[in-house]
Amino acid sequence: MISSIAELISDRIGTMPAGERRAAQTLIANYPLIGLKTVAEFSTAAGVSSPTILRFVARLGFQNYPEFQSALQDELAAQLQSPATRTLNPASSGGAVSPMLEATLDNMRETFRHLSERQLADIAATLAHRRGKTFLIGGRFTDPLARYMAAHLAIVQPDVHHLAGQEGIWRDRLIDMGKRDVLVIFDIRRYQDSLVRFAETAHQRGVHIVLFTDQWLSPIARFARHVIAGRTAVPSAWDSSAALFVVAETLIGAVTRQLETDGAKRIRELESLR
Amino acid sequence: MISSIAELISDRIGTMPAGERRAAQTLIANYPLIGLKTVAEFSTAAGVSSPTILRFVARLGFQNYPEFQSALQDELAAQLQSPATRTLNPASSGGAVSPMLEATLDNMRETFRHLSERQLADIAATLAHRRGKTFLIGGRFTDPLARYMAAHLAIVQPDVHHLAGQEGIWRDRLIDMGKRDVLVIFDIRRYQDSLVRFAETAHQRGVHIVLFTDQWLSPIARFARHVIAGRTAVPSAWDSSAALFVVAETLIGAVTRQLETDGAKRIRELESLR
DNA sequence: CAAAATACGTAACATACGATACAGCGCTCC
DNA sequence: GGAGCGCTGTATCGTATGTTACGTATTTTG
Repeated sequence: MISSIAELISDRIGTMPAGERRAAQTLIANYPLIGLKTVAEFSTAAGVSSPTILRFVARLGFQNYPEFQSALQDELAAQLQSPATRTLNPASSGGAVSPMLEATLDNMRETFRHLSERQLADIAATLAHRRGKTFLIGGRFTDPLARYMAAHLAIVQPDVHHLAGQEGIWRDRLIDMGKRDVLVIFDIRRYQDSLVRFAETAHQRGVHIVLFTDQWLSPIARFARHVIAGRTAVPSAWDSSAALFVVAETLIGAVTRQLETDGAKRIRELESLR
Repeated sequence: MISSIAELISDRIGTMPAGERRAAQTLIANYPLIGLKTVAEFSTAAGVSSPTILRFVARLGFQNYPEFQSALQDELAAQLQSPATRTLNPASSGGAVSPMLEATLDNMRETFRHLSERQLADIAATLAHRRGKTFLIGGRFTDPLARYMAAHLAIVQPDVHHLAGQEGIWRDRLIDMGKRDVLVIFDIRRYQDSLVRFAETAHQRGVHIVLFTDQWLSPIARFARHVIAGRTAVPSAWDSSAALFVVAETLIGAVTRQLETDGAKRIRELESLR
């Protein structure tokens, strides 16, 4: 049963030629407003010609463009009148996707439920402290999160370093770390010995450790000043780092806000350098 | 301060003559969809003539009818993009954290709403196809997502490569890519020219491109066989990649499931190697 | 009550929009 | 390698749409 036009499109998008598929993709991406504009606007937005748009709507089964627009409008009208239908897409329930999504959303809510405003503010303040350097490192699967965070933090403040490469390389960087510095570690199961040893040494040197881990807590929690425990369970063969990712983004935003005055200047400078 | 057109109308409805007032009332009653239809339809719905409708929109301060319609569409677009503002939850507001979380959760729901089960299955099948090689690459901030995905995919199947380092390095890898290969690209605003050029060349070589981008669609969408448009808007100085991250995790899970038999053997082998 | 001003609709107009014919191009399949 | 097919863009056409001018109706004001 096909109820919405969006479903109709995603149902047939596979059988469409390249140009019409572009049309379909842009419509889905800006659903449904692009479809309410003129053919010319739609076509330029999709990067194709007007006839391709018309062929696209014809393939969907509409006699002409106005009829297609009317259908979109009717759908919109129904949505606007009953907001409940928006939140739940009946077609997508039942499949293998929504359990994954639902679990992820639950993980995030749970993660943030155990995370107070104050904790986050403290960590953000720690990260925004410009006295010392900031180092970030992660495990096998979480190192990309460290990179992601480092890429953003490095823009709003100086002395942000992501520790990459072989173990020997970042172990040597310990010599640069001291009491005023912050080390952000991502470590979820299965916890990596190398990271634990690294954290221990850093801790002995007085480094301020911020740990992102799962709800079972990496052994590094012993040495950490701040611990963020994210939920990771999802119906998949893998654990999910999504909740930690969102916490990281939240902190990035908070740090940026705290460094607003200096950060803005820095961002402008960087822009001009590009 | 007048923000929405509806407010503008209710502000001036008192000073309007009878005919225009009827126009105003019917617009409010079916807000805003009647305003997106033609002048003729609007006029018959309101029981007045077309010129009255035009005088009505002129009184609201618009130069012409299309301009009025554009304003309505922009307003609608803003509403549809951030459902949070519509179903504003007063209990959860207050701190700086929950708006961020709420927006992120909304982004994910919206992203998946525009993503059909079938599309994801198609993409998963593409990624699980073991005939060719899989390459992953990302932009300035999204490259960690590419790494994350690569780290997982590389475990369940061979020939998975993350393209890192300087532009020249991965440009040279193009020589290894052909029709049976898949290139996964992450590119959100501001889109990187180097990636676009890279994608174009890969496309010319017949490489199957899977694009992760934002709702405004990277220009790479032109060359992509599959496009995933994630919502990125959050109350922060940065765009959020969290929705794309979750889609990536979902795909990782789906691919792993598809390769279950072979993948499981592979995973055991890898375990024994550690 | 009269006269003026405002409001409204009918009808003609011009523009811009959607539709279509056609040619070029790439792709696939002999 | 060649023939056929399908896809896509350019250019043209007809028309539906928004716009405007003008005459009539209605209200307002002295």
